[in-house]
Amino acid sequence: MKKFKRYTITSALPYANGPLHIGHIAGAYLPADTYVRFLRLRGEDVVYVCGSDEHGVAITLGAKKEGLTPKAFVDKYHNIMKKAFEDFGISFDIYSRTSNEIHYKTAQEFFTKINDQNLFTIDSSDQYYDEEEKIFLADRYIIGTCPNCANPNAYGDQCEKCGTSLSPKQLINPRSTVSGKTPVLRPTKHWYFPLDKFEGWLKEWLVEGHKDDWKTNVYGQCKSWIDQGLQPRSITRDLDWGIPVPLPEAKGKVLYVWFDAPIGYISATKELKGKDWEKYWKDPETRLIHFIGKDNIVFHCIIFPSMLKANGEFILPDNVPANEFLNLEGEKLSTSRNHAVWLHEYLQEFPGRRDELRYVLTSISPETKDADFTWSDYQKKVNSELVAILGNFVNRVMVLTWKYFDGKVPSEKEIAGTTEKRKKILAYYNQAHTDLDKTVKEMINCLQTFKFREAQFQMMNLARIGNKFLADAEPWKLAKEDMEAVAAILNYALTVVGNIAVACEPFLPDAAKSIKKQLNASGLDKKWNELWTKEQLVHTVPEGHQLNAAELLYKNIEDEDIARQVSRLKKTESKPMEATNLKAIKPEVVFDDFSKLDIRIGKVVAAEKMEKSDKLLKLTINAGVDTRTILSGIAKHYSAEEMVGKQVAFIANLAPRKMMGIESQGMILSAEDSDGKLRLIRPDEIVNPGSTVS
RNA sequence: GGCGAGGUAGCUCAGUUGGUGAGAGCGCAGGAUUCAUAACCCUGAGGUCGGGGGUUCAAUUCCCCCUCUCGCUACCA
Repeated sequence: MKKFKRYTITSALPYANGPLHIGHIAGAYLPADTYVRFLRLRGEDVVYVCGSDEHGVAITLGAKKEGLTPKAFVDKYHNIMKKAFEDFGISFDIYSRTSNEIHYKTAQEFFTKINDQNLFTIDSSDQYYDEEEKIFLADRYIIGTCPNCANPNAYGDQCEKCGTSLSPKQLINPRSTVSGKTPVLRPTKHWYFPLDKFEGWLKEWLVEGHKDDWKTNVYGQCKSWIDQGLQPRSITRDLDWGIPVPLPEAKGKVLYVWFDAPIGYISATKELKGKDWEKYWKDPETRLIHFIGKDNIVFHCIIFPSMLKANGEFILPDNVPANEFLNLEGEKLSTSRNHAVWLHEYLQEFPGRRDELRYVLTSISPETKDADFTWSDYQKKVNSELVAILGNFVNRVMVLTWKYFDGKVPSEKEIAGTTEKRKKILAYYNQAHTDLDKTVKEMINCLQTFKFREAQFQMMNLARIGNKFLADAEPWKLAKEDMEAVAAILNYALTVVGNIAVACEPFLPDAAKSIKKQLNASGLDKKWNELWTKEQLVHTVPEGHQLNAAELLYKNIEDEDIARQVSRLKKTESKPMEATNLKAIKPEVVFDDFSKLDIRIGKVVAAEKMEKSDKLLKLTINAGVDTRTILSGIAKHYSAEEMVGKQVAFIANLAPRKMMGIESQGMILSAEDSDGKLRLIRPDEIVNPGSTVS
């Protein structure tokens, strides 16, 4: 493995529009934090940067819903997230934000550097602008009369009646579907990043260069993307919230959020390190690693590296150990349904139990496939592993030492195998020592290769081996006959405890602190970190050293605690959605607008799944006046069989539209739940087919 | 539909460049023990390695087909 001089570690910038839940933590933050703590213990030069991602349309919309300015909105969520990370003990060297001035400057410089090389392409055109909503309108948000067939409801890109491809400017009497007003043409242009030009380079650098050292899930998805061919990506937006494009001719334009966000890693490093920042991003002997969730793979493995390459001054990520997703009680985490364990709520509900959550999330870390968090699993892992194995081992060693030696570290002297019993003890000792060294090596090896689940398991094995050593050596029996042997046993057991204090720090920082306190370790732990560099057990506590009182590392999680969390999940899920999650009411219409729609009831007489489509059902509807074919995107929610015989509401005079080669003559009405679930709108009782709805 | 990743003991997951009886932790059963938070330690039961076909002396591991889960992507009027 290549030896690096220093490390730049990033965790995905969380988007500042909501609080953090355990899925975020398990995906991008806990693994990174564990890794960073490990690197620090090894004495590596490392920066660990992160911050809030605060730009984009979703922020402006979210702000509008909450009646805040975008700035006030991101301030609110930035502070919530920052505090949650701090309280949970994610050890960023800096948690910054993309609304900072330094970030504006950095992102603009980054843009300029690429622009100076004439790498961007510019696509300039007149676009319709909605003066009421003050936004440029995408083609689909404009309707008007088709110049070809006079259909009054043609879309900006296509007339559905005659099938002609259109551009918005060809429409007669264009209207904005957002406000209903007549939009005006305004010239606008956008800058595009030519991702396609980096295809050859990506094949070399990623497809060839990282075939073996990147995780299969990451590599597979990247290769698939590159093989499908890459397109130029627009990197500017007409928006008033974001980083202004630093060109005089780009007034009123901002950088597209995905362009500015990853540069936030760089800005944060600048903010942290001042003039010293460059070596963390420009020296090839620096190892750059991005920790992310799988939704961010393409972005961090293809787009951002291409940007860095285009800029020309920067190093590239050496690895991107993306995690899969975390589920909760067998179902996907859902913010809108409130099916989630929120980090800030966990910290309130389980005060002082940060290690417990870290431990459980690492032990089920979705490293190779989606994983499931359940509260009962949480309880089991805490009680039967943290309490019973680790906590108990430390406790029994402490208690024994106090009982037999008044809390003073007993003699370091090794015993001679003068009796049968002593010979046995020596054998146990040798066995334990061999096992422990092997385990430490294995743990370190796993940490280096991002196998945190396995690494933590090996860390726990240190306590398992310690427990076995005590059970085999039985010092409590020897206390009556051979105190010298008891001393040797406990001295070694304390050494193991000390090493566990060092070894568990990346995983369980609070336990590390507590054990060190019990060992009264301040001032004598200078060489302890040799565990990490020499990859073997080190002697931690000198003879005669006075220990502090024993304290329990962990307490059992009671059934009631778990029951409360489970019922809480159920309760919050059934409660109606908060208004902030609902879509805003559309602009007012007059009755005439409504009466233009011909909504009717029809009976599904036949239904089949459209081939080659995941979402479409082809329905044959008896509409009374006629029988027609309607395609509907409900296949994920209704099977073809269960649709047959059902009465449904549909729009009878909607312009026909071709999909997948078949013309759909109408639109089935259904209600969409916040989580995207569709339910049909149907009459309360059976009515005659063709009945109108008003 | 295309692409990517997964489907291994009750649960959470390892593993196999194809080959002696397929592993761990937890859970469960039995035993031993008392220093310890009814904890620890030992032993054991449990799997036709998603289904079918093929290649091979030999496949859970390679190839093909099917199926289920997750993600990206097209179709949602």
